[in-house]
Amino acid sequence: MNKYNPQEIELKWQKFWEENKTFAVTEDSTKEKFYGLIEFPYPSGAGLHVGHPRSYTAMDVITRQKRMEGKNVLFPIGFDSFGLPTENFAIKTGRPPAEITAENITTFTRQLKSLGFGFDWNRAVTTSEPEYYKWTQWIFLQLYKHGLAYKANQPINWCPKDKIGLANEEVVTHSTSSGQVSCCERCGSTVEKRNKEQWMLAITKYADKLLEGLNEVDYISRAKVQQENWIGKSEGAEINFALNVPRQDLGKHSVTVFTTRPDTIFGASFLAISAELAQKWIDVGWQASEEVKKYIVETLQGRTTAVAREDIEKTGVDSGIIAINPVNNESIPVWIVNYVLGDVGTGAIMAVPAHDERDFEFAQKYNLPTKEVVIKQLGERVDGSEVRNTARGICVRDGKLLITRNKKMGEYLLVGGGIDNKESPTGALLREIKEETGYCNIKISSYLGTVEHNYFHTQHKKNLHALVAGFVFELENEETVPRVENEIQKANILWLPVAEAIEKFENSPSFCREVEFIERYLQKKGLPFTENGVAYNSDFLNELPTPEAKEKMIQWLEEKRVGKRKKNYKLRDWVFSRQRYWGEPIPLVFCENCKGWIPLPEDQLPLKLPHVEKYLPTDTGESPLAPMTDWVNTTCPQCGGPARRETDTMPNWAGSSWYWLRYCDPHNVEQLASKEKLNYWQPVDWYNGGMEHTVLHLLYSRFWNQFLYDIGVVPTREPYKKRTSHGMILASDGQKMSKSLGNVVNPDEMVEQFGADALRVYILFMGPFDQAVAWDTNGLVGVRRFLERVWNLQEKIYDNIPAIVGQITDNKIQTVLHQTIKKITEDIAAMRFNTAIAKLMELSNEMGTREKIAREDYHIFIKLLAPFAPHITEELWNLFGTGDSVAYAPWPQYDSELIIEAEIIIVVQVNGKVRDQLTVSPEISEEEIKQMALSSEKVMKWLEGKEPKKVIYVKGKLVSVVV
RNA sequence: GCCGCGAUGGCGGAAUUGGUAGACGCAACGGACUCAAAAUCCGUCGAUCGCAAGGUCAUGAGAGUUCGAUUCUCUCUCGCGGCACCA
Repeated sequence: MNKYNPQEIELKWQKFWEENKTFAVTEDSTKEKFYGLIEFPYPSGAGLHVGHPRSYTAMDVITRQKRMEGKNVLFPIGFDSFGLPTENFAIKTGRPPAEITAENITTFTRQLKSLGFGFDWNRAVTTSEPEYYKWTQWIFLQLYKHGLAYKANQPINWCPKDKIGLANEEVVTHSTSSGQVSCCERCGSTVEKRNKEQWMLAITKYADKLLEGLNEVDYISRAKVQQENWIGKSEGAEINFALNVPRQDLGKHSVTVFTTRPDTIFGASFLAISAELAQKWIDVGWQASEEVKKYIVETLQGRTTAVAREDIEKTGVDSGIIAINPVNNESIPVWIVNYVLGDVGTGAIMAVPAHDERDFEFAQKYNLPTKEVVIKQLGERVDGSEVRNTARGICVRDGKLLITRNKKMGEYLLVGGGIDNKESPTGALLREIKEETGYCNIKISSYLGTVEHNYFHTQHKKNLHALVAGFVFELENEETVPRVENEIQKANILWLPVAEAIEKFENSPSFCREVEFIERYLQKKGLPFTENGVAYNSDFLNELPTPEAKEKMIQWLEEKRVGKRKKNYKLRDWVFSRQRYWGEPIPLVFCENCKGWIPLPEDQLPLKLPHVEKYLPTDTGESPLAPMTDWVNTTCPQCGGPARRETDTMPNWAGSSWYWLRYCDPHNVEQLASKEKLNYWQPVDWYNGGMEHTVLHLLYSRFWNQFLYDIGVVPTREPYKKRTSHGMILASDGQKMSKSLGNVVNPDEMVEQFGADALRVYILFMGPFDQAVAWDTNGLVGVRRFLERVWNLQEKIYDNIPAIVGQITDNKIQTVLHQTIKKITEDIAAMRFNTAIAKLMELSNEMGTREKIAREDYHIFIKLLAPFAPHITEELWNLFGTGDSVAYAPWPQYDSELIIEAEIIIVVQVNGKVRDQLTVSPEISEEEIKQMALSSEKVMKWLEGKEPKKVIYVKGKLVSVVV
């Protein structure tokens, strides 16, 4: 036997795979397809990062296993090669980006091949090659022709260092001592706001479709949630408020607000409008006071600094204008405030302090009225345990609280009682007040929230909670009705000063909630109440639950023509142009004669990037292409007259927004990919990538795919059936790997020292796949030892043919072997690679304790290990298997009979503590095992002669004896 | 602030319809082999009490439910990720 020599073996098999085109695939309608996708790398000058192989190895394992299961597997690779780092390097060195990219791709290709991934290299694509970006440009033209690409002059995020416009998605906020600052995602410079003509893609038109599409895909929930948050759909209404403008005519006499809570309109105590909107009013002739004007100017100035706008203290000024609430004709003031933004909704809101955090904060500060119009609905079960609902009221008059003196229970804070089925809390309270006190003209004035209380229920061995709702109510007058005799007997009523009342209840644990309610009343806690509840003090909405109240309100508004249903999104259109060189040229020309942007005819694609002398963007923000007059000046494809090319290029996101489609048919010169091939391979069955791409890349590429679906180019609406994400690999110090920290692990060195197989297995073994893990080279040492032990097992192989050798099958090995087949198969499907490998180690340890190992058992072991460590297993398969490549060896099936162990250990517990273990056959009956347990010496000792109250048997696991 | 996730030995981590906590790996320690070292192989390895048999404690903290809780419920602490005045 030779020594395990990964360097030799790995090169040998990598060469074999390449020469035999082992992983090249063609469409085959007789076989079920499987399309596994990883995010193609950006070929940076730094070479492959150890983070890359985590995703690639995982998908390599999955696709290799699918291949062994007989699927026709597409596992492609390519390079996302347009982008800023290369361009910046070009600026620094004066070398053409294309040349730098080619070099980097050579390095990446060598590195990727050295790790033994089963990529179909024939299908490799490079986004910066004209054959590829021809189709990126083609897609852009389709978007343009369908009205989804347009040029707009609007404020954009401008990075003064990179000299490019950034999409919102590329701006990150950093906390500094002076507050939060918006920064460029890649260079960290503080972002400025600038106005610039930019190409925009109307992704907002797809907002609903992108949201709906999430229902039909299997993405990790975090990705779904993040996409939903980013799209940020909110449904509500636009409502018009008539304005009574003092002195001047505004040109119009109303303002439209957007709200998601039209049901709270009866609680609107003022309108709050943005400074932007106020400025517009001034522009059309509103003569605001000097104070107001000053406030508007200051607020607008504050906006232009890129400092993020949260955490800023809320300020505002009364405009002097009065608005009329359409539902009750109430006059409310219009305030100009800094917390309403011009670019959100309509730039104006109706402020309902009782039910909105921000409005509440503002109203407190400026002493504006707060009117509650929604209260909490009780009556739902909490966490499956039983809930008792009660309501308590505190009644106030002249600073005194009404107390009930209950002869049996001591003193009560006025009233309370259980809420019957179908009764509302307020209804129950009003009924009880009347019964207990006789006061009959009472009004609930505010809600204090609920207290969950289980103090005196704990003696029952159940999760019994009482939800106690607190209310404040007022007597409208002193009128009473006679109380029933029973109540008079039971309780007296008296009025106490607040402090005295608190004192009464403070020391009684059962009544601490009463104190809490009084305190809430005094501090007005419980407000704002922003959840769903039940409407009250709301005229025709009263007693309706929030969703129904919203609905009814919207209908009312539409009927009266003072408002309408409206959806609102956070998602903004996609800023699609960059003033840069190293990107796809936008295939449009501007023609003075035709008065507009004219698309290049499709037969003139690709529009190639010209060679330029300097790659540096200009200070005016124009692209390095702008000075290339030879290239810029062209003729109009429509009229033949002089025209100018667009000099902006596309952002990095463009090329990666459709690359998985090109893999299906990468050499097609007629189409982006043929219909037949797309029909065969689409959609991607499983896409794994970084968490950092779950918002942007996923959203953009889904948008393009949906668009291409709508125009009949691709066969499925959603591009990816399943999306998973891997955790980051951190440096051994637990920090992010970075050149500047000098803690970067180089994959080349690891391959050289330990071998690609060891690196692959270690990367998957180091921790749960979806979590961040710190690098530990010692762990790699351990994995290398494991592979060596596997290698050395070959010495024990024998042919287990009973007739010839007379050996007896090793039952224990059989059991472990088949358990392992089951576990590995399940673990790969669930990406639990770490436990899969642990199980393989257990199996190899078990085999290591044997004198001999049957050849067929060793075969199974090699096949199970093959997706993880392809080189060593190819070698062993070649030496001891049936020849051929193990890559296509059939995946082993487990025998469910063999999984059952010959004898099992049953644990015996006495009062929950393990006291004995019994080794028995798995077929043992419940009676037998209970008998055995009770007659065990150890158990008898702990029983101390007492009769067991209960004996529980959990099949195959334990016997629990309760004394 | 809101939403989501997490906390288990010296370390990475196992263990889910609630059923022997610590699989597997690393590190550490002891032994074999060796002139020696490395490599390899064998063994020990949560804490604590005990000569031992064995006991007790232990999965971020505190409570609850249960015969039994790392697992379920509630409260709290810390950490990570996302969003952030979106009306």
